[in-house]
Amino acid sequence: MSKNCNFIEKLREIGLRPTKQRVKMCEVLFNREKTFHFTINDLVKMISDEMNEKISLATVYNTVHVFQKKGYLKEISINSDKSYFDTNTSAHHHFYDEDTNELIDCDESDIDKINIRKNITGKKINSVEVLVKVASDNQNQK
Amino acid sequence: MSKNCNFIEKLREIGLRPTKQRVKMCEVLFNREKTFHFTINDLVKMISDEMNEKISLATVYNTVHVFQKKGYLKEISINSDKSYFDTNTSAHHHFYDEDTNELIDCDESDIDKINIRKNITGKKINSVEVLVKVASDNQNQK
DNA sequence: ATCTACATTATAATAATTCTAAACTGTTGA
DNA sequence: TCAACAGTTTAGAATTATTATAATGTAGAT
Repeated sequence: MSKNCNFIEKLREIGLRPTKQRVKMCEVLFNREKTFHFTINDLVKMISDEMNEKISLATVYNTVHVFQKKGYLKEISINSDKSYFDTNTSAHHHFYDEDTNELIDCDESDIDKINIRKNITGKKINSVEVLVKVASDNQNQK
Repeated sequence: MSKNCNFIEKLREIGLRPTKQRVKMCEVLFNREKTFHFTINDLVKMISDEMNEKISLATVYNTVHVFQKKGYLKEISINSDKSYFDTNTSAHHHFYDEDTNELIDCDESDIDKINIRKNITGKKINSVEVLVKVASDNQNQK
């Protein structure tokens, strides 16, 4: 899903009814310069802040999962009580700041291409994710 | 924590009171040939199956977290509603079978050492985890 | 044996997510 | 244009994982 509107057409193209709610969520998620990470909670807040509008929590969950299934959002694996999503669906890795719970993108040059030698019969690799967990240097509070 | 008993002494050595419950959990977790992965739920089941005993859920949570803090268990980052733990605390990576929700160890030779070039000021790297998600090859049901 | 700090427990509370069933709305085709 | 239907949204209930609470129990020191 790319910059600039007519999300109505785009939604139709990928076989989704362009409802008010979906169009609004497209605007919040995809109508920006930079990709970003969010939790469902973040997203609900963004919708109510930026659009001054309330979309039912269930709808936000549904729509995020639909967008994910269609490949316009990626879920990020970090162990946590909540799920993190990324509007950047290209293959890339992350730093996770354990002090602030902040997710930071790696770009390609940060980590070499991962070469997987193992291979499981009958299974294909869907994704390879590297998560680098960092925390404050001085305190040994971990 | 290693094979073979006297977990009472071992617990004492690391500054934990060797309570009935902790000793039992040590036996279930560490008294085996192979390391393994589990969720809290799995562990509760193992305790009741293998030891014919019930340990309060709260205690299982507490004790797992204590063992984790002391470095005898490692939490694994996979996105999920629940937390996964590993009795293998050495640095290693995982395959995750999305069909069966099964976690499979990689050994050292499966994935080259990850070289991180990015570095965040004031933060030190606590861990580097690679998660390779796989799923059934034939069906395109993802 | 007694004391005390740490542990355990059952249960309640919280938080994230999913389910449900009723109301609503794009879209299709008469 | 409009009825009809399938797909959507919604509020709220239900579920699931996890953490907090407060009372009771217990290991280890004196």
